[in-house]
Amino acid sequence: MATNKTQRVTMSDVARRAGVSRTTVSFVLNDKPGAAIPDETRRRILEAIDELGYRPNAGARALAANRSGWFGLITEIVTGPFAAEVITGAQSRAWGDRRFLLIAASEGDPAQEAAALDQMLEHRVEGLLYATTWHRAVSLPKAAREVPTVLVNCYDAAGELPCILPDEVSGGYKATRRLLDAGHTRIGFINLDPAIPAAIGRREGYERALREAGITPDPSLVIPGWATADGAYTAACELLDRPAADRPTALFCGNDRMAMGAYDAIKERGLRIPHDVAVVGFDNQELIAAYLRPKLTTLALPFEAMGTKGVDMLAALAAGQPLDTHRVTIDCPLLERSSV
Amino acid sequence: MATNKTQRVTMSDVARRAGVSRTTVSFVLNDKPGAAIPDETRRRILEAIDELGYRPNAGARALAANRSGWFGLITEIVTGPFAAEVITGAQSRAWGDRRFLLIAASEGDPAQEAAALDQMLEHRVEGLLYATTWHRAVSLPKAAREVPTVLVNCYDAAGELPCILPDEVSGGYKATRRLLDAGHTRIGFINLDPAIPAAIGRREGYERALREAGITPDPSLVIPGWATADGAYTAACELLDRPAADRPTALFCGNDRMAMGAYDAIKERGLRIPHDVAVVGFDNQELIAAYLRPKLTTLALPFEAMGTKGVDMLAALAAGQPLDTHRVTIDCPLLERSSV
DNA sequence: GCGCTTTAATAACGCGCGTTACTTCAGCAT
DNA sequence: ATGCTGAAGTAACGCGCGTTATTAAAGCGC
Repeated sequence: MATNKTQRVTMSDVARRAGVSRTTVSFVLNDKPGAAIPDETRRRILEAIDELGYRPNAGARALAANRSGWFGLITEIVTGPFAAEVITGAQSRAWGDRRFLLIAASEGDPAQEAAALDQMLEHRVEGLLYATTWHRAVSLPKAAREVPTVLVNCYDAAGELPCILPDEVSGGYKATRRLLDAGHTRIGFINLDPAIPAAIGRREGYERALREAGITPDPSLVIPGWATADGAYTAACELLDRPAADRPTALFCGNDRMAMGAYDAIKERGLRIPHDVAVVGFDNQELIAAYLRPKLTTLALPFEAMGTKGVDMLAALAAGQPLDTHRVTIDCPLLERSSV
Repeated sequence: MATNKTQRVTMSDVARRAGVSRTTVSFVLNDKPGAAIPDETRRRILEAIDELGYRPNAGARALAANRSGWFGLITEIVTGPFAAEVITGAQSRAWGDRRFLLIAASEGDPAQEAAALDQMLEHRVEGLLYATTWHRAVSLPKAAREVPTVLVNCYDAAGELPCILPDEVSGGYKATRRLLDAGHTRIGFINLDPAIPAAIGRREGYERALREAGITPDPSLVIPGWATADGAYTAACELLDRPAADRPTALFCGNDRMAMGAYDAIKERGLRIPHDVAVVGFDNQELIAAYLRPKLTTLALPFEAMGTKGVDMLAALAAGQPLDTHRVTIDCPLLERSSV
């Protein structure tokens, strides 16, 4: 209830109580190698710490040791499942290392982004994680050069900064492969905006899987759905209204919301999933994929893993170690449900 | 690219460059009232700051000023829409005040929670926000008493800590009222676990709205759906299979997922929403409510507002001001879509 | 007894900054 | 010239801690 506005207990208090010098306390607190502390002394000190309820002051420690322990994490938005997963991954990895995350949302506003970056630099972050909600190229404010930076789910055009990206090609490959394995040979691909990396990579994987199966990719089976349920619905209608011999028996959709649109088109025509038409989505938006009927088989974007890996790389960079790989890709796991 | 491992520029560097003392620099940086700084001097200093790219060291400043600028935020999980909204609200309010949020997730594990709290206290947070994903009673580790604490979406049994809660009663009232206004008089209520505050409060609002409309609440119309889509489906079946004269023409569901289950039961029976049966949900889970057919009218839990208000209260407490209200309730807005 | 090493511990400095108390000097009335 | 006032600026201390250099005592071989 009552706020303790009286001065907090410091290391000197502990030292006095234990009958030693402050230096000695610091030594036991930091397990200083080379410092010979008899067990009895150590015990007295730990006891004093306990009795006084002493807590080291992280800020003072950072100042003296010239090591803040902070990493910065800038995302576009905090809300939304993707950013949250990145945060979760990065957090757990960081806290385990006694490092902390200063999180900021740019809200897509360059001014806010710059302000956030300023604050982070003032807090002397030892590294910066910059994450986007969709895989694309970005360019960072100059100030970001002042500190080791790792890009998550994005990359810089110049290719100077290390980055962590989902493996879109393998994602497209795995989706297609799964459908091939189920016996489908005419597989429609309702893709995202064809100009973005996700669309390009997945199409590459899609075509590779087909060729490996001895099938020549038919470009007319690939239609951009422009990332909306309605767009995908239209695209699916187009594909399903072809003459039977020409009609795909499976649809690979650029994301789960698009799969929703495809579901509607399929059901409208009295076709059944997966018996008549199989569907694979992308993104694994739990609330969609797990509640569609039938449940949607889809690929997950590995946001949490990317967050974890980001902190890994940052930790290495902050420690002055070189990076083994400058550009890391992380696999998109296939989540089997009931739509194939 | 290259990490700048050379020592960063400090205030002394700025002072030297500007030909003044460090104290003077500090004065202009902090707009010290009572310090007479001629414009010319101020200009020189600002110029030096700019040329050198000086950034104040937030940690050192905190140490000297004995004011960390940190608030702690402990949630159960970071993933999931609710926590993210609280974070968003708290963040925006905090950053605007040049305060920062040290965010941690307990993952429901008391050990992690205690560890997080320890770290926060070591970082000398000036206040603590403790948020849960669902409205309930909690008990905090003793250590939380060392710093002003505000509970978000929860309360302590002893009623000692200030808390911010959604106004469940008004939520239940508004939902029911909306249905009454649409002409319904027999309104089924598929409630959550009847022992939790949300269920109790909403039922109170539900009954009050009915009474105000001159309708005596019929207990047989209130059924717990146990917070699952399946449970709600069963409950809805039970209500809809009554003799016509006895059957509700509207269903108020404890959450959006439960509304999904109710939708299924309604559609199975060839009834139409909202013509034959109207539905109101709760929680406004975007991915469900906005994509159900028809779109679901529901009440939103005001997580973002609660986060904002939490920081407000913390700021007041940290400044030593008394709180006007110990227990704040925040309204749940009704989001009109197409299911009523 | 004497040097030497090891053990146990500490004084003192600095991290970057906020702040208080103090100094210096110009201007001005007496 | 003296005294006073306000303007402009600074020296010096302390925040809580890590760390280095140094000291004091104890153990040991001879």
